[in-house]
Amino acid sequence: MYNSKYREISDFFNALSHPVRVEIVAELLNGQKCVSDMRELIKVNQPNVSQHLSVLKSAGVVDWEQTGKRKCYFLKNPARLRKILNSMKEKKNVSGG
Amino acid sequence: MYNSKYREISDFFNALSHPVRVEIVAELLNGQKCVSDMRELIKVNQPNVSQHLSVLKSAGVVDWEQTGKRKCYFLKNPARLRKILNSMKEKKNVSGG
DNA sequence: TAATTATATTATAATATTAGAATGTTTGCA
DNA sequence: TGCAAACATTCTAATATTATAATATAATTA
Repeated sequence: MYNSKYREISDFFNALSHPVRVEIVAELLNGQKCVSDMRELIKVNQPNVSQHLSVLKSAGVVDWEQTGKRKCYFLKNPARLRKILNSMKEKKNVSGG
Repeated sequence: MYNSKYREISDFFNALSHPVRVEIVAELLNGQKCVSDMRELIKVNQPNVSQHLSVLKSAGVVDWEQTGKRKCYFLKNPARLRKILNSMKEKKNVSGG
């Protein structure tokens, strides 16, 4: 329906359009974390964490690996995300238009 | 309800979470445009263009000035937006996680 | 193999977003 | 003043997102 170039870009932004998902990404910038780690760090219940992780996974922002009973999530491209988030806080006005 | 730091960031990403709004921003990177310019460049009807511009305005991404009968919209911080968009297309995989 | 731990999925209700139609407002000009 | 152009707002129906509760699955351990 829409130009796929802009659709791809908006899909990525959409993945980060919820505060919980931004917080998840911020935590993952410090290293990989499993779901129960997230559940403690962020004040959100377990199914909701899974839902948000699923959105991030679909958008290609994160991936995971199994470690025993746990699933460890990590950023697929931490360098670029760090860059994008840094370029947003360069000034006080985060809106960045 | 959520940490305001992450809320601010997600609000910005949310502003760019629709393909039409990304396209609007892409066009505005080439200079300011009025609503009827947009309406021609993008295949979207007038009220819908106004709605999307309103979302971008609320998020602080764009502002406008009156020029006769027209309203000319422009990016409030084109440099930063250019930077963010550039850092997204550095690799083929736009997801950038 | 049964129980437990860790995580995912499904269902549901509430809310938000979106496109498009209809209507309203503002500006400039005849 | 009356009209047309440019843009915004409101309304509505369709769809999407979200949080929570309930349930299911997968891996480990007793």
